[in-house]
Amino acid sequence: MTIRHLKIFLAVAEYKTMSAAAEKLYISQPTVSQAIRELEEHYHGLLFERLGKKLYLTEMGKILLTRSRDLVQEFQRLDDSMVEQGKKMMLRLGSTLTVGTCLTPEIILHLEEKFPGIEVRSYVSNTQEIEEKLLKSELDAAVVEGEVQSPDLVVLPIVEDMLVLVCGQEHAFYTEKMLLKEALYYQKFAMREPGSGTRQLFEEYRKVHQIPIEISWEANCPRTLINAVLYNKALSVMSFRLLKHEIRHDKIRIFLEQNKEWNRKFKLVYHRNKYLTPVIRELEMYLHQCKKMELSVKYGWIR
Amino acid sequence: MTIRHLKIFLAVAEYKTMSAAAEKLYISQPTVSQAIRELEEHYHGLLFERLGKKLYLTEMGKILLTRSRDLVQEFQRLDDSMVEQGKKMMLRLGSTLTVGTCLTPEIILHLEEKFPGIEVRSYVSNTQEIEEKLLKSELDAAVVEGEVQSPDLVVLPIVEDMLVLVCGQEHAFYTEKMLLKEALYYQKFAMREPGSGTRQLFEEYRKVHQIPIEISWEANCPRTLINAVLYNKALSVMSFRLLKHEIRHDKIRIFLEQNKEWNRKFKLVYHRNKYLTPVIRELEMYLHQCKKMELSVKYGWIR
DNA sequence: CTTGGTTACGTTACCCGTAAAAATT
DNA sequence: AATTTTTACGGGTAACGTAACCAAG
Repeated sequence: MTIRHLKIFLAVAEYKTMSAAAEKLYISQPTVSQAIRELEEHYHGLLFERLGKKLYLTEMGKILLTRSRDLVQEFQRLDDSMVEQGKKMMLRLGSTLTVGTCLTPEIILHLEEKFPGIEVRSYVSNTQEIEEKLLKSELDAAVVEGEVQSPDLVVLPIVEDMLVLVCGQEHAFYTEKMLLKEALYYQKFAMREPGSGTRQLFEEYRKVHQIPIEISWEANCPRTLINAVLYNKALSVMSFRLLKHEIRHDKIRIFLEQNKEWNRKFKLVYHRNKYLTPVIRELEMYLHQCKKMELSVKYGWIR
Repeated sequence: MTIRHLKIFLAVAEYKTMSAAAEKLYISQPTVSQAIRELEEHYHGLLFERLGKKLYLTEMGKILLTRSRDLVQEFQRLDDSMVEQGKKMMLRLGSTLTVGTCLTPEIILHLEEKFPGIEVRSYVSNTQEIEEKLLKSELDAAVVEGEVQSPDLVVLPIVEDMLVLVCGQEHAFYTEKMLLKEALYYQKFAMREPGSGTRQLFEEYRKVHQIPIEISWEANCPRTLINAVLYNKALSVMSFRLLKHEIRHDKIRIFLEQNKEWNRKFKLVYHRNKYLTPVIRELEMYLHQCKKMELSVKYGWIR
């Protein structure tokens, strides 16, 4: 027995004659007749009494009528809503903290504009957790700044990024145009926690150039670090992309590392077996378009 | 889209692989694969992500899972309960030969009138086979004239019946009003086969009263016996109920046994665990109504 | 004579299985 | 190499329409 039989039965019950039901259903009358007969044979009982040319529901028919109404309706609603659902695009997007702060918001805005009705879910965490979720297919794609380990993930280093040194108005560096590495010695820094991509890159730089500093702030929130710079005369090193959004009218000054040692890339990551939906392809296109980004504020250099 | 698709989908979601689902559903694996694909095409969206050989439910799949579970279950319950309902409108009725000949036809007519659309299946055989089929639940109920052995069967002796002696126009008894037992000595009888209830009762009577006779006809068909009486001057002993239908305008005469030694009862029989459907209850009611039956022809007595 | 249901029959489409290929572990 | 999904193809049957028939107003 199928939903089809019930639909036909309901139509017959509603329109009182098989001919009318057939017309409403856009099928032939004998087909309706046969469907009803199949139901009756399957249930071993008549659903309609045929007296003359009128049909009367039997007791069995009445029972079936009330119960199948809800069932068929519910089936139809499920079907409709799933078709609706299919039309909706969805993206479960992962990002690491820096990316999630400075890039993900505009990514989502762009996708929402490109695909009206899309549902984007954003998950921000460290690279390792992002990786795991990609492998478990709990995320469709992610944009990260750290290094990805799993060979089952496709990594596309698309977006250029760069760390900058940042200081506040009250800091001695504020008026400088050029700093030597030695100027950083024993300065107070506000830095991301160990394990973050930003911190790792900076630590590598310090190690290579043997630069002793003092980490007086540690936080995983960029805004916290910027506040430390603004109000506590700390220095910090972070992505210039973070500053575009965070500084607004705040009085800060930034310095670029002259040898591009602070350059890095944000990577688009997804499972190598991932079916690339239009949404994901659009995401990649958009990231290419974000590749370069000009610095809209004045800056100095570190040499 | 059909319930079938949802059932397959549910199995795959439950067993995590299409192969396992196919096995559980007793269908081939490609069939499962195809059904899932049809669903996905119909909804314009993936239900499972295929990463390697593992399947992961997509968001769409999760939605479909929760909603289709209830739906399919409800569908199944409706179907089952309707089939149940159908059984209640069906009666598999057994009867022994005498009953099947004279009583069952009117029983069926009555039930069909009372329950339009009912399906009555009639099975006529000897008491022993009827018993076996009742015990195997191949019959819902039966009406028999013989003795029932099994303690698992409920026996309700409802309908009064009586054997009568019957002779034809050319027989010497035809003009008699009263016969003595001795008159039966060495008469030619047409009788039912040994083992029939009628024959057993008559043999018991003969044994008690030491009546020697000659069995010159033996048949299991009442009409055959009556013909022997009509055309071959045989005597016979059978239920008076048989004669009501069989004699019509035939010239016969019947004699009742004065001491009611030929009285017996038809019994309604069913399994003691049988659920008494409306149909069976109506059957019992109807039999009560058949309890007594007046003899519409003239008759004599045996003393 | 019209309307509505059933029966009969042929066509189409779908369901499903087997076999083979592709992909992943 | 083994397991699982996908693809390809063919046979059987279920769905459906047409036509003819039947029954009731």
